[in-house]
Amino acid sequence: MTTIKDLAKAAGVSITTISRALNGYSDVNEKTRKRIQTLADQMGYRPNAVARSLVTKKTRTIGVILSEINREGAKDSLAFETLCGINDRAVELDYDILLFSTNPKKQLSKSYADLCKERNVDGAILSGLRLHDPYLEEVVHKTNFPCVLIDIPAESRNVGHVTTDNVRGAAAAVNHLIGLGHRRIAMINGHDEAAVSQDRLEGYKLALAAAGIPFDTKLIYNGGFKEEGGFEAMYGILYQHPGVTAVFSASDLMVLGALRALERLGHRAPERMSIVGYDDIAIAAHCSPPLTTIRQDRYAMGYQAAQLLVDMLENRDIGRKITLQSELIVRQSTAPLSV
Amino acid sequence: MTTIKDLAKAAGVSITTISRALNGYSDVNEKTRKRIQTLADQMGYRPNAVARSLVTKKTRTIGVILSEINREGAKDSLAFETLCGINDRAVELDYDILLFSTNPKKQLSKSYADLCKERNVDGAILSGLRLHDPYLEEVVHKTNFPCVLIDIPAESRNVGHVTTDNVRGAAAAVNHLIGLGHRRIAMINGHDEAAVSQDRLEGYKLALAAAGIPFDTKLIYNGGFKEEGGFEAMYGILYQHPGVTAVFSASDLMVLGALRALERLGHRAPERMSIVGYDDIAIAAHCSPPLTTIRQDRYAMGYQAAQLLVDMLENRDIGRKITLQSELIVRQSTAPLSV
DNA sequence: CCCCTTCTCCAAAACGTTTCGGAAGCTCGT
DNA sequence: ACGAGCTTCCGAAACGTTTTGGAGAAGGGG
Repeated sequence: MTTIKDLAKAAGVSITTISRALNGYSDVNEKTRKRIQTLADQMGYRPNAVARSLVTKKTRTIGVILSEINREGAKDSLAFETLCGINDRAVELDYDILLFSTNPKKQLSKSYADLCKERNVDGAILSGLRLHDPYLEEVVHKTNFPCVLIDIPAESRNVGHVTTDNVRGAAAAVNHLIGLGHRRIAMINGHDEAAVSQDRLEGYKLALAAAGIPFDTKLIYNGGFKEEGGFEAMYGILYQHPGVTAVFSASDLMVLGALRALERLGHRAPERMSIVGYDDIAIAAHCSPPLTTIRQDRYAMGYQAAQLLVDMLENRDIGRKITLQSELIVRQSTAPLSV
Repeated sequence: MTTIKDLAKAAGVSITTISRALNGYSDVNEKTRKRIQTLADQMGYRPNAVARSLVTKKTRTIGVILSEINREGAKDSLAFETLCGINDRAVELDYDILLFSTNPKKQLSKSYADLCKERNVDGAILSGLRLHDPYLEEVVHKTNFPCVLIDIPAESRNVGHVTTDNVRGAAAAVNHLIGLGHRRIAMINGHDEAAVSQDRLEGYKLALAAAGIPFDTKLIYNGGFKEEGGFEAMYGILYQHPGVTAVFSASDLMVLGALRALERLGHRAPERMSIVGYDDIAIAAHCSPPLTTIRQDRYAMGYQAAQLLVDMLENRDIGRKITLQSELIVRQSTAPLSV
C-alpha cells in the first residue's frame, strides 16, 4: 500500500503539499499538482479513509439499522426496497452504508447509539423499530446523534422522520370498501407498538365515521404484521362475526394468511369477503386473487431518508419531516357487496 | 466523547494500562482492571474503532458488493436473502458490513479493489457480477485481496467461492419434465456472462442425453434473467416451435414473463406448456399457477459466504469452495404430457 | 544480603492523514 | 532599494488507539 509518505518521497515534496494538491487546495502550483496527480495515479495511491476519518471526524458513512434483516424478511421485501432507496441516494451523495442488524443478542450488549459511536458513522437511518424501543428513546433523547426514523414519529434538532400518510391511505382503503357497499368492515391491524398501526386505525375510524358507520372495537384484530397472524385473525372474524363482509388489513402479508384461512373454511375472496391490504408487496399482484391494496413506495422512502439525513449532516436546514403519499391499487380481492 | 485519555486521567493510570485492562491482557492487576472497567462504564467510554483500525490494520468490516441492489431487484429477493445470510453470520462473528452498490457511474471511477482499499475492509463478498467483469478480474488476479465470490467460479489463495450445484439442479428440473412424458423441452436461459447459465445449460443437456433426447440449439432462448426476456422467449417458442410442450427456465422471474406470454396467446400452464423455473422466489408459491421450481437457498449461500470469508481472514485453512444442494419443488406449473 | 522472577505499570513510537502557522521567494509600486 | 502582498511550499501537531520494550517493586531461593 502506497501511503502519502511514499508519494511525498517520490515526488520530492512534503506530505502537506501532497495532501493539499490532491484535495484541490489553491495554494499549490498547478504544475506541481498535475505532477503529483499523475504520480499518484501511477503508484495507485488511495488515501486511507481510516486515517482521514481519525482527523476529520467524518467518515462519510451512514449507519442503517433495519430490524427486518432476517430470514423472514424476504417474503415482503419492504426492508429491501427501503435499503435500495437509501443505497442509491447514498451512492449519489458519495456516502457509504454500514449495515447494522438488530440481532436480539447484540441488542442486549450494545445499543444503537453505542454502535454508532464506536463505528463513528456520521448519522443513521432506523426502520422497523417498535415505538417504545428503549434504545430508540436513547438515540432520540439522550444523545443528539443525527438520525432519520422511518415510520416512527419523532422530531428534534437532530432527528428527522419520513413516513407515508397512513391515515389517508387507510381511509382510502376503507372508503373503497364502503363505496362497494360494504358496511360491516373488520380490520386486521399490526400491533400497538407500531406508529403506522395507530395511524391506519385512525384512518379506518375516520372513513367509517364519514360514512356514518359506528365503530366497533370488536372488529379490530391484531395480526402482528405476520402471515400467521392474518390467518388467525381471519379465522376469528369468520367465527365471531359472520356478518362481516369486508376486511382492511394493515399489511399484504397478513392478507396472504387471511386468504389461507378463508380457503380453509371453504370460502373465497372476494365473493365471501372483500379484502384490501397494505404495502403492495411483489406477491400482491401475482397471488390469487390479486390484491387490492394501498401501495407505499418504500424505495422512495429510503431515498428521501438518505437525502434528509445528509441534508442534516451537511447543515442544510430544511424540514425535518417528510410525508409521502400512498396510492390505492384496485385489483381483484375486492368486489361489490352481493346482497 | 470520552477518550482513552480522559479515562486514564480519571483513573490515575496510564493510557497503556487502560488499553490493556480493557482488552483483557494479563499484565494488569485484577483490582485495577475492575476499577477501570466500572469507571469506563460510568463514563460511557466506547473505544474509537477508527483509531483502533488505524493501528491494527483491521477493521472487522467486510465489504458486500451486490449488483442487484436496485429498484428492480425487489421483485426477486435473491440479493436480499443473500444479504440477510451474510448479515446474520457476520453479526455472529462480530463483523460489520459495509454495503457497496455497483452503480454504473461509480464503477467507472472506482474499481471494487479501490473501494476496498480505501475503506480498508478486511475482505469482500461479491455477488451478481458478470463472468468477465473487468473489475472482478482485477480483484481475483492482480490484487490478492481476500474475497468470496457467489456464483462465480474462481479460486485462488485469497479467493473463495460459494455456489449451488446448478448442473444437478437443472438436470433435476429437466428430468422432472421428462418423467412427465415431455420430449420437446425448450430452455429459457439467462445470459452467457453468468456462470450459472452455463451450468444450468449443462444440466439440461445432460438430462436430455440421459433420456436419449437429441439436443437442439434452437430450443435455447436467452431471457437475460428478466421478466420481459421470459415473455419474449415464450413468444418465440410458441411461434417458432409449436411442438414444444415443456420449458425449463433459468429463473422464476422469467417464468412470470413467460406465463404472461402464454396467457396473451390464449394458453395456460400447465395444460399447454409445463414450466419449471429456478430459485423458488417468494412469488413462485403464490402465483397462478404456483410454480414448479428448483429451490436454492440464497440465505444459506450468504451465510456460508460470510463464514468462508471470515475463515480466510482469520487464517483458518479450510476449503475454498462450497457447493450447496438445490431442491426440486413440485407445484402446479407442470403436468403429465397429455397426448 | 543479593540476584532472579514475577507482577504491575508506563513512556513513547507508530498508524496515515489533515491542518495550523509560518517561511521563503517573487513581483510590484513607490 | 524597500516593504507589502502573493504565491508556493513545508514542519509539526493532532486525531485515539495499540504495542514495544522496559522499569520499579515485591517476593523467594540460595
